[in-house]
Formats: sequence, structure tokens, C-alpha cells
Amino acid sequence: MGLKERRERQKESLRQEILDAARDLFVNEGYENVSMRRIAEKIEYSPTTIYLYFQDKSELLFNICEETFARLSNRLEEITKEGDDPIYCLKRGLHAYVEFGLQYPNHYKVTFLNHPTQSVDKERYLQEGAMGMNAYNHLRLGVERCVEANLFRETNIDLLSQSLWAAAHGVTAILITKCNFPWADKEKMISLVIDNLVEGLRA
Amino acid sequence: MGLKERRERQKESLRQEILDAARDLFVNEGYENVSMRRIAEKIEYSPTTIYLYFQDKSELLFNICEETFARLSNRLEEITKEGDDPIYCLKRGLHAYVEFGLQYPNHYKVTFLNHPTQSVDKERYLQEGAMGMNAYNHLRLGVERCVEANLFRETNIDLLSQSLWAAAHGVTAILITKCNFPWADKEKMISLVIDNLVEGLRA
DNA sequence: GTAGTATGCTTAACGGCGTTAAGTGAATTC
DNA sequence: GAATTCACTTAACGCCGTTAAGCATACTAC
Repeated sequence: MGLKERRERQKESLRQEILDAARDLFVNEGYENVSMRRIAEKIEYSPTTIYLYFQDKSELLFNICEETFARLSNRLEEITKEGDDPIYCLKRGLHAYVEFGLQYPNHYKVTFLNHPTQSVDKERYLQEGAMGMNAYNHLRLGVERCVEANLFRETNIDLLSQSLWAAAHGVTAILITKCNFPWADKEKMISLVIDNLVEGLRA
Repeated sequence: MGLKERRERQKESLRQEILDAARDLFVNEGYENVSMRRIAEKIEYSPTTIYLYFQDKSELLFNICEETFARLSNRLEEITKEGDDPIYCLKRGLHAYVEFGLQYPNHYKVTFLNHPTQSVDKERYLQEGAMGMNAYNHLRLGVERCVEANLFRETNIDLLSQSLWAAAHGVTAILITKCNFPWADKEKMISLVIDNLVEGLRA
């Protein structure tokens, strides 16, 4: 009687198909520019079918963000695991953060550039926060190691982490939202901000 | 025969009324959450009337952004006119930028945190660029003075200006959009980012 | 003074959107 | 073989930005 299981697998398969279609469209064309009808068309089902698998459009995005942020966390974890010079490690982590944002601008936009007023439901909002916190804690760990090794003048770990995050976010956000601005050199700019700030903090 | 003139004045007056209503709504509820019908309702005209004064919704936003940029430019101009120590001046300008954003968070959101400029018509795209350029040039001037006084290691003025802008934008944007985050110390964070970056650039 | 025109605004509509209510036909259960 | 469940669809609601067409009023020209 593996019948129920087969059906379960089939349902899961369609769920994944929807998610794949949504991710492809969101990432390539931007969340706002993709309609539920377009996603439905892509998977060759009626639009309402999507609502049998997901609560609404934003839940699609949420699931995709989750995947993507897990990937960011993994990337940051690898870097922190390497156990190199803490400051080098920290810089690498910040660079990875910016690169991640530029690689998935639509995910980044939704998670870090949205207005706090457009609140979804309570539970999902908290999950979203936890998702961000997870990534923040990797950064915090990198900073902690620098502070513990007495490499920094300033010793307030949260103040340091938040400042570095803010700076990295600034480069990421501005490159994403003002992608038509005649930037002198994006790569050099990223390095200038991150490296100067980290170096400037040395004891 | 001041008749034509009176009509001109009346037209201009309604145009301003539309702009005021749009600004108020955009700033309080966000561009995406405000419909043309809502703006029309506020001014007690039919929605189509707006289209007799503005090409489309994004042109409303464009005009509002222009105002905000102008206000920021004025503030920055005052600071650069003071002619103090170039580095002190630059820091003050950057601080003023962040303060401006925090003082008018909704204007800042509308102007700097909105859509990645999927430019509509050519002319407006160029104007939009020029608008940003005007504010940017004040910052650039401040940087230029530092470079000309041989105070900085890096001498690429645009690279420097853009990096500083990115960092200042980062602090501003993150404090605005993540206002519920448990920040260690907002003021110290602003100073840490700006001052460390500028100091870190010294020759 | 009246016919004709321009002006300023409105009503009605188009084609889209996210989402929901109601149904349908096949598979499963009893 | 009837009843029920399941996976999905069709039709619709009430929004949206935007456009076409119409309609009074004010102005112009004869």
C-alpha cells in the first residue's frame, strides 16, 4: 500500500516544480514583475493550483529566500571554518556577503531593502528575522575572534559587527538599486570600503 | 488680458496640489502601496485628471525625488562652503547625509531605496541621473579638496566618493529599514563607519 | 448674438493583477 | 455501484495603471 506515499511524492514534486519556476522568474525578472499567472503558465497549470501548495505569492518568495540564505550561511560558515588569520577571514566574509547580494539581487532586495511597514503575517516575519540573524551571527563570530585576539581598538563586538554589516550592506544595496550609475570600479569600491574599514579598526 | 496667465496659475496650482498629495501618500505609505485612484480621491478629482498633468505614476515619483535631492544638495552646499579643514568638512558632509536620511526617512526611502530604475523614457532617465549627479558632485567636491591637498592615499576621486557614499548610504539605509533591530548604538555606529573610513584613507 | 472651437475634466472601459468561491471529473473507499 | 475524497479548473471579485471617448463650460470669430 505505497499508494499514499506515491501521491505524497507526486505532490512534493509539483511543489518543487512551482518553486523552481518561481525562483527562475523572480531572479531573472524581479518579484514585482512576475505574476502568479505567469508562474502558472510556466508550469502548465492553472493559477489557482499554486494556492493549493502555497498560501500566497510572498510565501513563494519566502521559501526561495530561505534556500538562498541557507546558501549564504553555508558560504560564510566555510570561510569562518578555515581558521586563517581572523582579520583576513573577516574581510573574506564581508566580501562574500556583498558578492552574494550582487549574485541574488532580488532575494537581497526583499530581505534587506523592504520597508518594515509592509508586514506579512507575524510568524513568517519572525522566521524572516531569524534567517537574517543566522547570517548576522556568522559575521559576529568573525568579529569576536578578532576582538579576542586583541586585534581591534574598539572592543564592542556588536557595535563592530553592526558597523561592518552596515558598510557591506551599503555597497551591496547601492550597487543593486543604482545599477545604472556610472560606477568608477565596482570591485575596487567593494574592497576600498571593506578593507579600509577593517584595517582602520586595527589596534 | 491677464486671462491666460490666470489660467496658467490655476493649472500650476492644481499641478502642485497633485504633487503635494502624492508626496504625502508616497512618504507615509510607500510608493507601491499608493494608487493613482487614492491620490485622485485625496485631491477630489477623477483619476484621469492626474494624467493631464503627469505622464504616469513614476513621473510623480520623479518630481518628488527631485525636490528631495535639491534639499539635500542645499544642505551639503552649506557645509562645503564653510571652507574648514577638508577632511573635517568631508566627515561633516557625510554625517549630514546620514542625518538627512534619518530625519526624512520616508523621503529617503522613496528616493534611494526604491525600484532599481527600470528606466522608462530616455529623457527622464538622463534627468534622473543628472539629479543624483548634482548631490553626488557636492560629495565629490569635498573629496577632491582632500585629494588635492594630498591628504589621501587613494587618488581616484570618483572611486573615493562612491565608496564613501556607499558606506554612508549603508548606515542610513539599514537604520531606516531595520529600525526594529537591537542596534548597539546608532550614533557610534554612524561615526565608526564614517570616521574610520575617512581616517583610514589618510596618506 | 450665435456658431464653432478649445479647455478642463469626467465616465466608461481595457487588460492586467492577487486571490477566492464554486464546481468538475476521476480515483478511491465502502 | 454509490458515496466520498482528491487534484485541479473555471469564473469571478475587487483592485491596479492607463486610455478612449464624451461632455459641459469658457472663449473666439463672425
